[in-house]
Amino acid sequence: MAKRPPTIPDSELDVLKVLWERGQATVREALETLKAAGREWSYATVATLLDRLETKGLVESDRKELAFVYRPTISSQEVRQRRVSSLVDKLYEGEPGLLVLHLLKSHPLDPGQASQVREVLDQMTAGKPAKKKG
Amino acid sequence: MAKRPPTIPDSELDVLKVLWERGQATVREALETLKAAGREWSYATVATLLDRLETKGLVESDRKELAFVYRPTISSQEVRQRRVSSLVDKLYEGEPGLLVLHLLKSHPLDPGQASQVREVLDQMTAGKPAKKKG
DNA sequence: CCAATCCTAAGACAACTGTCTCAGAAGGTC
DNA sequence: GACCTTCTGAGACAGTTGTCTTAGGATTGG
Repeated sequence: MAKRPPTIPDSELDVLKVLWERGQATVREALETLKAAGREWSYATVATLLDRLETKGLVESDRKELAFVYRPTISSQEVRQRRVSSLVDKLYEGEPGLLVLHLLKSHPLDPGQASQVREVLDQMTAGKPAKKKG
Repeated sequence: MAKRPPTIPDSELDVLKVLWERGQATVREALETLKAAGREWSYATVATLLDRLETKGLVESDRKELAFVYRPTISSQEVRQRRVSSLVDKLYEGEPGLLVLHLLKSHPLDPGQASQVREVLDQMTAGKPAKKKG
């Protein structure tokens, strides 16, 4: 069976985020959490969204007492990875470096983050015999 | 007049990219360019896409000889900006720094890009007394 | 002028998204 | 046992996206 990266629309992503935060949740719990976050949906809407996520294999559920408890089967890292790759492919010629540059130019980091970035850069080029050539 | 950032679906983005590359294009020219890039659409499909983009105000057209010539009214920078902001808001808690870190960790830059990034970082912290213990 | 082209206009149509209504099963209450 | 309450299941329904067909106007080449 081929790998089919199912698309995750915004509304589904919102409920998925709730599952990541809480680890798992019933429809009602997700509903409440979302409401607290400003997303006021009807019970049925949240249920539909969870259902669609399950159909796509991104969450799984099992009955606990009377209600189903949903749990993500995909990590936020995985989703981030996909979104970023897709963005880079579509708008940055497949060059993550361009995105990094763009980000730094348009959204200045605070000093703390800046030094974190430097650290990562140093580690990255440290062991590297930066010898590129065919 | 309210700000209405129209959404730009993938297929529309593909033709918009052609307009950015060429500056402007007729349906047929876009069709050919897309075909060369592996996107084999029918003439009508490309025309529909351009039409939708125009309805959204993202491209404008005027008749040249017998066919319409389309020209983007939105820059790739603008679109990148929007996409990135949306990604950061949705998956990086509104913190561009997190995305930068993620990118660097998961997609190592080559030395050339790494030094470019350092430069930008230096400029960024130049005017600021970024005193983080040395 | 007539046919071959190429173009626009109009719209079809299925899949996907965003949201919700409603009927009815399951369990709790007195 | 009759009534609530809360769930699930089934699906409705409009708007967006992805792609295409078809009809008919304008242009060109004899």
